[in-house]
Amino acid sequence: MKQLIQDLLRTAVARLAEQGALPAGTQVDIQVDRTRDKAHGDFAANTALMLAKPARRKPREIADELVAALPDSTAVERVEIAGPGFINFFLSADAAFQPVRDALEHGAEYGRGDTAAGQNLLVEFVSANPTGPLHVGHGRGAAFGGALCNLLAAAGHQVQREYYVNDAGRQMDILAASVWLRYLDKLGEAVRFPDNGYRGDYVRAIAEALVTSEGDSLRHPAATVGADLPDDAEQGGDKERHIDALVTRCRELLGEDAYRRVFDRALNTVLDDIRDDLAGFGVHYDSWFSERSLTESGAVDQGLERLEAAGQLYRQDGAIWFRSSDYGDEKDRVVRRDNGAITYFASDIAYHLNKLARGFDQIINIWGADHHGYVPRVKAALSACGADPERLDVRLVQFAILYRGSERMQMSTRSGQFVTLRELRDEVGTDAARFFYVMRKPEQHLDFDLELAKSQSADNPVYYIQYAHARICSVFRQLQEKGLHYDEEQGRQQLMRLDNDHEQSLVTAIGQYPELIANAARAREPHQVAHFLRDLANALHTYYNAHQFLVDDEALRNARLCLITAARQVLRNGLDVLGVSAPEAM
RNA sequence: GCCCUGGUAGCUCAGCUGGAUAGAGCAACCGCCUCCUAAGCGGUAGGUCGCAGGUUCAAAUCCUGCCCAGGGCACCA
Repeated sequence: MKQLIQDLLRTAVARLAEQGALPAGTQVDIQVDRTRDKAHGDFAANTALMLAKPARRKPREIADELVAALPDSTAVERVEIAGPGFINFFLSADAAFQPVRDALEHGAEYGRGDTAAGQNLLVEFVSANPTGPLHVGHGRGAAFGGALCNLLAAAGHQVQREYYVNDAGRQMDILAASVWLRYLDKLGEAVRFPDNGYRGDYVRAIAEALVTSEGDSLRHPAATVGADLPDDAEQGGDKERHIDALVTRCRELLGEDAYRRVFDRALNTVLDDIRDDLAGFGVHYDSWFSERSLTESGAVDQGLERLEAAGQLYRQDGAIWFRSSDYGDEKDRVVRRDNGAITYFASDIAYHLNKLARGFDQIINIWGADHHGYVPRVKAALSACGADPERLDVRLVQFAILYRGSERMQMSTRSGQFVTLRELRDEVGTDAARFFYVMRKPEQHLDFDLELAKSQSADNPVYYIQYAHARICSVFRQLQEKGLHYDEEQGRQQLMRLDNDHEQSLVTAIGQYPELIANAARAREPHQVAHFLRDLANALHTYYNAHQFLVDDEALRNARLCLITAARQVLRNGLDVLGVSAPEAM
């Protein structure tokens, strides 16, 4: 509809230009907006105001001429000029009800953007190190990423959801060592557990499984394990040096084969748990991309070779550096350490080159806000390799701070003191959790109050929206109980009977949904959907309280049932984008 | 010090590709169930849009500076 009005205006502007009322070659961006106030019609355009300057004429004069030059359209009932020169469009009744017919006709597809114009997108999100269960901090990334993917898909894009598995690197080694130490502990070896080890109960559980499958074949005396290690932090030493030495000791004693078994046992157990957890949270991936595969396939080396070929690598202090400062980064970055190990950054260069090579129009990364300093160097690497850094869009998500009432809850993966995503799901439920996570824009800190999220009260916006859906379903149950019939065809013919304010605003809200999806997807802001649904639910509840739907007048009844059916469809579609269920009864 | 993100009603937040009287929820106060689920609805009250300049017919929105708050500035991942 907005499109139609823009076309009308464009024609009018062209006609005026032809008549010489506007300077030749006048260019104007035709902006048409929905009005906030019904007194201003359904849509408003500021075109005359924008033209006033280049035409050097009064805006209201131009508005008069524009209106006169507008082509006739059955969709527009009348046009008014208001204020400083706004042109207000009032839709004809028939056109105004079009959204209801569209929603009924397209069902789950209502609001879907043009697939032909859609892009091929890769969205990578969560990608937490598989060193432990997901905690509530990851939950926000999962909820946001999941909703964004659904939103982009709803807008007509093709979306691939990917999880980057950090299955190589030092943190995983520390996990493997932690598991092995717990394993020794279970066999009765009095080993000292490092300050920097992973302490969660899940580590003990993996160790337990290791005892079952490996028996005592991986056992070494505690004295051998702990011999001549640098002091740990608790002993007045450096915890990083201590743990690195411990990892090395672990590899030496076990040998590569056995070490790999421990490592993979830890990795697979944790990763299976993460997969299961995310699936339970309604987040599903198309691909799980292994970091290790990048090293093994030689992709990391190839990436470095590309930088080398571009003349952007240099050696200094025994390390290899990438001249990222040439591409806007604050300083140059190490890609290979003096001990020969490649850095995480080097893997990431290879990973992003790989993503682009897969042919996506754009790749989207969802990262925690603490990684923002990382963005310039990755883009720098892409630029240096001749790729367009604009093809990478990094969305930063602030952390969620968990509260129980007014008490702030602390968490840290290493210490094992954290609220897991699974605990959150068990406590507040997936629906409330997902909604709470996405109702704030991602760059806002999120205060997540557990008490509020699980309260089944009016304070809880999730139930408010779900209740609107359930209420509509309930009306149809009542309809059956009363032995009445819903004739949708008749209802569609009688939509003009829906003439009160509550019905008008509900129709308007339904009509806004497709635009909302397009806008929210363009801005990559799922929270817009959450806010829209709140408003839509409000329009429905207000209507529900003001009017009886199951009236004796059959034509009116069917028209009203058509309207609430359309509303229900939009509620469902929107909730679906957010990953929240639409219950039929509450 | 440099970079990023916030600063809008008592609280939590929308609105920010400039547009017509700045919105919602919660909290407060006053009302509404012989009627399709009151997990609901209506009303009242509540704001120098952090501060100061600038651009514009028009600024919460764009630009500059400053003040607060959080985060980031590794041969860690």
